[in-house]
Amino acid sequence: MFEKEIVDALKKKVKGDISLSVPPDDSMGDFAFPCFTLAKEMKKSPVQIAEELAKTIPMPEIVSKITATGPYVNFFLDPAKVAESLFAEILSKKDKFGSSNVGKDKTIAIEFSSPNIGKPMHFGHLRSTVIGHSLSLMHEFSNFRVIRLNYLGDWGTQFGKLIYAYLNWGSAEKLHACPIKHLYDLYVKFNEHVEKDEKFQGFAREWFSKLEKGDQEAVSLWSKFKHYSVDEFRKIYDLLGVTFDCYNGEAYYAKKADSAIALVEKKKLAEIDEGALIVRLGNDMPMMLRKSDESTTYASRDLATLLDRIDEFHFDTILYVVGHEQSLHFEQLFKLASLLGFKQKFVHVAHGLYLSPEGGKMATRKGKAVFMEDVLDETIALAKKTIEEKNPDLKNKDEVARTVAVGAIFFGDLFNDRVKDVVFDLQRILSFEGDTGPYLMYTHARAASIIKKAKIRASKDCDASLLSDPSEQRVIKLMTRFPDKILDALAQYKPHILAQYLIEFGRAFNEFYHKCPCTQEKDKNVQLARLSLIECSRQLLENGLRLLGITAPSEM
RNA sequence: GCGCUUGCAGCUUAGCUUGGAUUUGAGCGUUCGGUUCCUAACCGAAAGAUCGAGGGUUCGAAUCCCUCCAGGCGCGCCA
Repeated sequence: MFEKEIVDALKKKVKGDISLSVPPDDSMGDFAFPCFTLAKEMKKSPVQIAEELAKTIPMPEIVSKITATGPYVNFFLDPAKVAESLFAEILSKKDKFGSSNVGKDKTIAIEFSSPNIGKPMHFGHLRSTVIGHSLSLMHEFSNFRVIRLNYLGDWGTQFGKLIYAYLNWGSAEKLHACPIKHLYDLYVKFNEHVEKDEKFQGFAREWFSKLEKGDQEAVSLWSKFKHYSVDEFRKIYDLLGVTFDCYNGEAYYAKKADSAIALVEKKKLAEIDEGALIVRLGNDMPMMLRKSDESTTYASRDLATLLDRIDEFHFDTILYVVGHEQSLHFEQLFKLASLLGFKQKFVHVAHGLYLSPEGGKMATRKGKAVFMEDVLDETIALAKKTIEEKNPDLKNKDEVARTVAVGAIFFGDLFNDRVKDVVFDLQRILSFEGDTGPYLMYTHARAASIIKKAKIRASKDCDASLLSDPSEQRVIKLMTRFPDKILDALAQYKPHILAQYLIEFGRAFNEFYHKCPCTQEKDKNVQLARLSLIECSRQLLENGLRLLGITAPSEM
C-alpha cells in the first residue's frame, strides 16, 4: 500500500522501471529507492544522485519526509495519514481487507490432499492438504474462481494387494468393525510377504488386472474398501475445515485412459518398447503409458485426468500440490501436454516430505507411518488441558480446543518454506508458544477481549496522530504490508510468506499491547485511537489466519 | 552413475527468485528480569552463527556461476 504514490512521484524525475525496496530498519523510512542502476547510466555516484533526487522529487500527500542516506532515497510516510487511510479501509472492508482483484475472470484448479484409499491418512498427507487448502483460500480471496480437486488414489496395483490379502487373511467381521485398521494391517502383512517372496507382487498384479477387466468379485471388494475409506477421510476433512469440489479419483479417470493414449498415438508421439507403450521426451526419461500386460499406468491415468479436467473446468492454471518425489512425473506430464498443444499453465507446487525420526520416508508400506488421527487426538487433548489450566471458565472448551489444535498443526506446517523436508517431531507440533498458531490465536483473542471490554467503539474518525509511540507506529507500518504479502505468497504459491509476516505482526502487536494500555487510558481521544488500532489489528489477524485455514477464536 | 533438491547459532528456521545500507533476522532451549494494571499461550535483556568447503564474477556475494563434501528424493512395467 502507498507504494504507487511514491513510484508516481519518482516517475516525474526518473525514467524507466522503478522498483522500490523496503529498508532494513524502521529508522530508515518506509520505502527506499536505490540509485545504483542510475549511477551507471548517468555516470555519477549513486550518493550524489540520491541527494539530488531527495531534494527535487515532489512530495506526495502521504509522505512526510524524503531523505538521502548514502546511495538510497528514503521515503517516510506520514504515520497519522497512513493510519487514517488504513483505518477507513479496514473498518469498511472488514473480512475483505487485504483482498485484490488479480484473479478476476481467471479460473484456477488446485489438486491437493489426494490420499490413498484403503490406508489411514497418515501425517505425511498433511502437507499437501494444508498447503492446497491455504492456496485455495488465498486465490479465492483474490477473486479467482477456484476448483478444489481431491484426486483419490483409488486405483492401481495396491488394490490387487488388498484384494489378495483380504481374500487370504482377512475377516468380514474385522472389516466391518474397524475397516481402515483392518485394511492397513492386511496391507502391511502383504508387503512383508513381498519382502520374502517376489511372487506375491505377481498375485497383486493379477488381481489388479482382474479389477481392470471388471471381474465381479474384485470390483465388489474394491468398492467396499473405497466406501469405508472415503467415510473416514471426510471425518478428518470436516474436523480440519477442508472442502473439495470434486472427489474424482484415478478409478474415475482410468476409463478415459484409452482415449488419452489414442490421442498421443494419433500425434505419433508414442512407441512400443519391450511390450510397453512409451513416450520418449528427450534424454533418458521415457514416460510409460501402458504396461506390457495392457493395463494402464499412473502416467496414462494422470494424462487422461488432465485432459478431462481441461474439458470440464476450463481452467487457466492448474496447480498440483504434490510431494517433490514426483517432480519427474510432472515434468513429463506437462511436457507431453504441451506437445499435445495445450497452452494452459501447469504448475507442480512441490513440497518436501515428512521424514520419519528414524530416517527415511514415512512409508505406510513399512508400517512406519504416523496417523493423522492420532496426532489430531493428542494435540486436541493437550489444547484442552492448556485451556483448563489457563482459562477454566471458558464456555465452549471442546470447540476451542479443536480450533487451537488445528491452528497449531496447520501453522506448524505452513510456517516454513514448503520445499524443505521436515523430520516429524510431535513435540514441536504440541508447542503452543513462540512462532506458532496458538501464539497468533492468543494475540487475536487478547485484541478481541479489549474490544469487548471497551465502552466505546473503534472509529475511522479517531485522531490517529495520537498514536505516537514507536510500538504503535510499528504496528501501523506493518499493517500497510498485509495486502502485498498475500500477493507475494500467491505469486510463489508459498503460504509461509504470509505465515512469517503474521508472526512479525503478532510480535509488534504484543509489544504495543504491553506498552500502551487502552481501556485504562484516561485521555478519551487516545483511548479511541488505540481501540481503533486494536480493532484493525484484530481484523488483520483474523483475515490472515483465515487464509491459512485457521479460525481465530475471540476467547481462548 | 545420472537428474532434482536441501545445507546458516545446541535445536527449528527467515532472508536467496530480482546481489547492496547487514557487523544475517527470528523462535525453541539456556541465564537474568517483568503479573496490586485490557488473558504471562505474553513482554524485556544477555549469551550463542568462519551462512557445508573451496574457487570465480562484481566496487559489493548467505544471495549469481563452477568444483567438491554431506543429507533427502527420483531415475520403465509402484503410485
